Amino acid sequence: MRHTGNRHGRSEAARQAVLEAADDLLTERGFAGVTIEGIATRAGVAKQTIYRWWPSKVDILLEAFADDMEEHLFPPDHGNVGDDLRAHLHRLALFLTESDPGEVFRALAGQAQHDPVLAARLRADYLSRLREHDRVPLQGAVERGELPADLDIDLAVDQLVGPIYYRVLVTGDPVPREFTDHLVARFLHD
Amino acid sequence: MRHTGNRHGRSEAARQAVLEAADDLLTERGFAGVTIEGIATRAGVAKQTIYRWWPSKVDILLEAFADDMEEHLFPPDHGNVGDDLRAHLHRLALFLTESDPGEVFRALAGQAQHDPVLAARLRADYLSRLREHDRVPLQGAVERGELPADLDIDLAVDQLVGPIYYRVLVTGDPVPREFTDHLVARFLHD
Amino acid sequence: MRHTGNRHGRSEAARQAVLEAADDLLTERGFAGVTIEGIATRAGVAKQTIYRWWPSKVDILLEAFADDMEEHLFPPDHGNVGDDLRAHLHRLALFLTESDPGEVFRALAGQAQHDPVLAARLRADYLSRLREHDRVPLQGAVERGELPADLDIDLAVDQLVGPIYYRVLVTGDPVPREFTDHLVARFLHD
Amino acid sequence: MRHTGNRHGRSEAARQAVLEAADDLLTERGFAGVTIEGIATRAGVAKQTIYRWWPSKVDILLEAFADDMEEHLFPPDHGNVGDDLRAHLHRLALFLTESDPGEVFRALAGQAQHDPVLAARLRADYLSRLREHDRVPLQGAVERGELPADLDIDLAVDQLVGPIYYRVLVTGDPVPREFTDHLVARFLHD
DNA sequence: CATTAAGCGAGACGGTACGTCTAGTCTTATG
DNA sequence: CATAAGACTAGACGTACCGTCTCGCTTAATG
Repeated sequence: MRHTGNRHGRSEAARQAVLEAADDLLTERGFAGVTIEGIATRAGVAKQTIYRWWPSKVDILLEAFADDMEEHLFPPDHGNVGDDLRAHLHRLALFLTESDPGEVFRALAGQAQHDPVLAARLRADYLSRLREHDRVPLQGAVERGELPADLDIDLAVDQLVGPIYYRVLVTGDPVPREFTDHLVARFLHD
Repeated sequence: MRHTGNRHGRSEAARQAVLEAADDLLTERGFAGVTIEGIATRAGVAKQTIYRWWPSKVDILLEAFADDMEEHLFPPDHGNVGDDLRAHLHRLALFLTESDPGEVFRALAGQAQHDPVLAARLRADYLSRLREHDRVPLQGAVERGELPADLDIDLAVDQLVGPIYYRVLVTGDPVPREFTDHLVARFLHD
Repeated sequence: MRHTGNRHGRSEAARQAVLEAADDLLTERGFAGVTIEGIATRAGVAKQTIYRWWPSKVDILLEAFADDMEEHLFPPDHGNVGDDLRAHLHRLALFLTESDPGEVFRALAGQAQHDPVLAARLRADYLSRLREHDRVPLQGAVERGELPADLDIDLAVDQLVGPIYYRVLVTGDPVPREFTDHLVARFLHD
Repeated sequence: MRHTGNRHGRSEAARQAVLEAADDLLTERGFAGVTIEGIATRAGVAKQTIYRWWPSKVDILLEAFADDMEEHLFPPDHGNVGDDLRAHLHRLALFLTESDPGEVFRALAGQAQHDPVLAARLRADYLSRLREHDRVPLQGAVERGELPADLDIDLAVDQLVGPIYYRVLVTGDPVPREFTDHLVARFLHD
């Protein structure tokens, strides 16, 4: 199909303004305070521009999350399995509890309980990438012979990160380094 | 203050109708489909009656959850620690994934990510009771000498139930008996 | 409409397409259904092209009306005053009630009630020409001595055509030949 | 159907505020400036309240017109036919050109050119009553023997009021007493 | 046994946000 | 340099719920 129309196309400035406004509103007023109307006003953008590019407010948050998440996708370390896991779990905990995208993630994870379509997208597009990173230290350890070759890595990931997400999303308890270190210690046979 | 008015007081019929309507709407249309207006219409109740007794729709769901949860607060078994834990985790998984109150719980847990006040109430009034039950098998095992006396039971609970909640709330993976059995095996072996 | 680029000034094809589209939309969907967006789409023309040449949708309709009106500006007859007036009023009635430009005129006259600027333009550019034609049979009759030399022709025109416009724009009654003939009879008898 | 709800029902204060706001906006900003949003804001009323009671903005104007029109429905005089007709046409001219409801009428008559349903309502509910009043002086004159018994009164009304509406709605010329007096004079055989 | 005040169903109210539509402006590549 | 394409800000549309309020009915303990 020929495209003879306006080639400068979508305004990157508007896109950025919308994502930032959504982020700010989430921080300042919580998920219910994130409204299309509010985003439009704060971003100095017309509602129609938002509806042109995003089907709903969660799509805006997803995109904001995607943009930010990249920076927090810490590369794997290259020490021994214990150091790798301890570092990884600690950074995961910090990501979930302290970072900006962590806040967005918690909001999206909450909304996903009400919205199966969002849940599916969140898993397919984002959680799968987080989980790949969770697997890296274990994969490396298996390859280096530090862990048995028949280790069920997915199961091990559930065991290691499950308690962290549980504290973050359910009990609301803090996730200090002692906690993540302890998880690693237990995992590696005390 | 003298009370000379209608002493038969609150209508239990209206209360039940509201709770059931909220439950039904949650199942049929999801959390966003649970509206005060919708509950009132379906329950054949005036909005004012709802606002008289419940501050918000989550309070209605909390009350519905409280009523139902009781029946699922399975008493602890009295076998050995392995059987107890396996039975307990399996029933917890069933509760979260299959039961009616489990559905309500997931919705409330989701909403709690957006609403710190709800989060606090949920933890104080409901999660704490669930956790008490989670502690029972471990407590018994310690008392029977099956587990060391210096076991940090709270930490152990996080390790055991964390991965279950993680699958339920985050990955959406099923939680089969093999999974919970494996968690117990790892916990007891280490 | 296939037209890309042009060094030869304004595109007559685009002009025609716009005028026809406006006319069609007016007939099919009424005045409210005539939108710049709709005209652009139907004419296969860019909105900008419309805005470049016409300040508003009523200007488009005015231009369409002007093009069509010419054909209906019936030349005066040359019989006696009675025949002239009967023929003229009948053709005026047909023009207003049956013709395409008559439909556009009614829409513009309606809009003029909301828009004083349009009202002024309509009167200055179009109604004045219609009225000139209304005067012709009377002028001729005066010159031929059929009507008194001191006749106030403008007043006479108001009397003769006023009831016709009244039926067309206000009561919605039909304007049959009997009606216009009667008007002439009353006018000439008095 | 039993009505067991709130019997105080509709708020007369809100109704009045809406009608006045609509009237004011029409005067200040013209027909296009009359928006539901604007009426709601100026009247201090919720949009939903407007939509509950009126299907559209023209219905609001119709109701405002109906309320006001009553006061201008001048009772017939009881002099001779000449005095009656002169007084009647003069007051009709004043009503159409100077009064508040006259302004609303002109706007509605304009809109009726775009909206056949409104046109039908306007004729059935309002114009018919105006026309009844137009007939009164003629009817009286016929009964008193001042005019022939076989007079076609409807035709006579068209002749008498048509030129007035024509000036008001089409040419925009003023309608002074001389004009209406002249119409009567011509009608009564000079 | 009549009084009387609380609970109730009904529903109007002032609001906020929704998602859609059109207006009118601006920018770009094409021919 | 006029054009087709189309993104942009602006703002009204009509709808859905929110949470508050007022009304008249029903009910049962009090006086």
